[in-house]
Amino acid sequence: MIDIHLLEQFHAFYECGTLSAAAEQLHTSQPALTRAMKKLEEDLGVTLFVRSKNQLKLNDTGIHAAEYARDVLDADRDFEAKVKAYERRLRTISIGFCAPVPQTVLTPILNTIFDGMTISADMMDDIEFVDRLKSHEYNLAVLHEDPKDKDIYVKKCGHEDLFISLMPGDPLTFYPEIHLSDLDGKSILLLTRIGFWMNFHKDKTPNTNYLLQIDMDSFFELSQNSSYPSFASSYYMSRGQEFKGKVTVALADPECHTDYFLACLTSEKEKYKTLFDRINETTIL
Amino acid sequence: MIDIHLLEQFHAFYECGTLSAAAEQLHTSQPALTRAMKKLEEDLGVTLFVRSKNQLKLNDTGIHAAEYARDVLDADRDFEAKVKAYERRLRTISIGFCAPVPQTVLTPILNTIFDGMTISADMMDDIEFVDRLKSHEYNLAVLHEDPKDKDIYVKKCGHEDLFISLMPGDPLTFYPEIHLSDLDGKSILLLTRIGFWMNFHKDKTPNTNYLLQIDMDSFFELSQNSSYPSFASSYYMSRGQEFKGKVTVALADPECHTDYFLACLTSEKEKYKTLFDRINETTIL
DNA sequence: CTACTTTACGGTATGCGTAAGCATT
DNA sequence: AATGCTTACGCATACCGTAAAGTAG
Repeated sequence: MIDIHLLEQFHAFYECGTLSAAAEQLHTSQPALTRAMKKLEEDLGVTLFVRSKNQLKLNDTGIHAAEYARDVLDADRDFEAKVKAYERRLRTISIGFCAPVPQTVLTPILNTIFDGMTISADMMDDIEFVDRLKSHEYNLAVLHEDPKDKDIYVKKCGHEDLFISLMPGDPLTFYPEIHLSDLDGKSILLLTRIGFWMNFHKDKTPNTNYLLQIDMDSFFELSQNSSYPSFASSYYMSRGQEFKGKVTVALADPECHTDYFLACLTSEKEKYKTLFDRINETTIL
Repeated sequence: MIDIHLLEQFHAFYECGTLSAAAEQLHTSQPALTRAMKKLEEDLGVTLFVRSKNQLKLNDTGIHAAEYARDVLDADRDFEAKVKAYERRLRTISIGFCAPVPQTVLTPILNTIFDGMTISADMMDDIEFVDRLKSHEYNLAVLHEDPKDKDIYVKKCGHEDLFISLMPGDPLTFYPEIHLSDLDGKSILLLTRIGFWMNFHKDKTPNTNYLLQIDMDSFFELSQNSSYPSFASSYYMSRGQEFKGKVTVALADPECHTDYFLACLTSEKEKYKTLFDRINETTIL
């Protein structure tokens, strides 16, 4: 079995052309490489070099050998990467969120339950979540609908209602509740990274100009101090984060009243038992 | 870079199940393996085993790692095999013969000219020889026809005539020469491994029962002491190896009078100059 | 009691760097 | 003179085998 360290040095020589250059690249000395190359030839029982007094060159076999050697080096690097990736995956819980509020609420809970593990969270519309659970891309997911799939275990974990904040005196504030379609055509403040919410906003209000805010602070700042309508959530409202000087009106569309469901593969239900035991219908509220 | 020797030991443990069994397989000691496995984990920065007081088991990552390790070991073995094969090929001259007499004559010449190299000789009908020269499967070939191919360099190196030995009194012995077709339907002694000769015997005498002899001695013995007709060659006849008590008749068919041509790739003509200089039209006669 | 792993210990040998030699450009 | 390969020498350390301890079945 040929020592991979020799192959590494051999390939470095192939790329550098001289032992001294290779020695510098490998942070070692020329004499060390001289000996290593001799040992490689010895181990293989094959001559790889043509030696003149002060020049070392690969012979025909040596050139081919150097190219073959790359495959072995690649295989070895691959091995290391794959083992580490596998191990990392065992130490990582990957979870998909369909909306920001579930992430806000569940992240601290996940961190306490799965102490020492990496929590990797994505946020996006949840249409693909069932597939991603089945392909093991996600270990957990928070959906806004029960997928009713026998391979997916689901537990309701909360609820969220959507409101709209408007300037006092806006005609819409005189209704006890309004529809998204009533907002069509206006300019409205909206956060990016809001998962599934994004999609039906676009469906119901195709002519609306959304003023997307990446940063939550900017969003609150603008919501408070501009005349643009902005969305508000029961979650933040119940925690006193209403926009002063604005009037908040309920949205009547059913999509604006959503339940949240925590899901995992039925086969992995036991693995996440502690988590499911911890949550209930009012965890996200 | 992970030491391949560690992977070898690791994979042995995976296959054997215990360190002691692996140690025996690898002709080493248990303590050496204990330390090696620790070092592998250390080098990778990954835990591969679950250790109880007197049992060592692979964990989930370890099982996968052992399977990945096989790829690296295979790659390393491949490397060694490929380098050796390449080197061997450089030290081997592969030559195809279309008939046994050229092989008999040329083999000692090849051995003196290419001293230290391995001579690998095949014998078969020469229809594929040009292709095999072009694909580098053969370095040299002896053909019974000039292929007239610009990529193939050819030099005539001899001639051979075919005769038939018959019992005295056989009606065919009254002709000065006969045709192969005259022999059809008889039982005739024939050597195996006669290259291209085999094919036209079968073409011209489809109803003949050939009594194939693998061994040259058996062939001479039977030719001498049985009443079966047998083939004879100008080469052996000119060296006094006629069959006593038999009458030898010339064969008139043009295929029974063949020239031999030594061939190589035109591009490698210089490489075999010494050989081509040595041979001439009467080398094989 | 047997089979297995692990730690401890002492010796070997493998491999490194420095220094020096020598050839080529 | 500068560059590059090789050999010689002394040293560090990495690895091995033996011995011994400890544990589970």
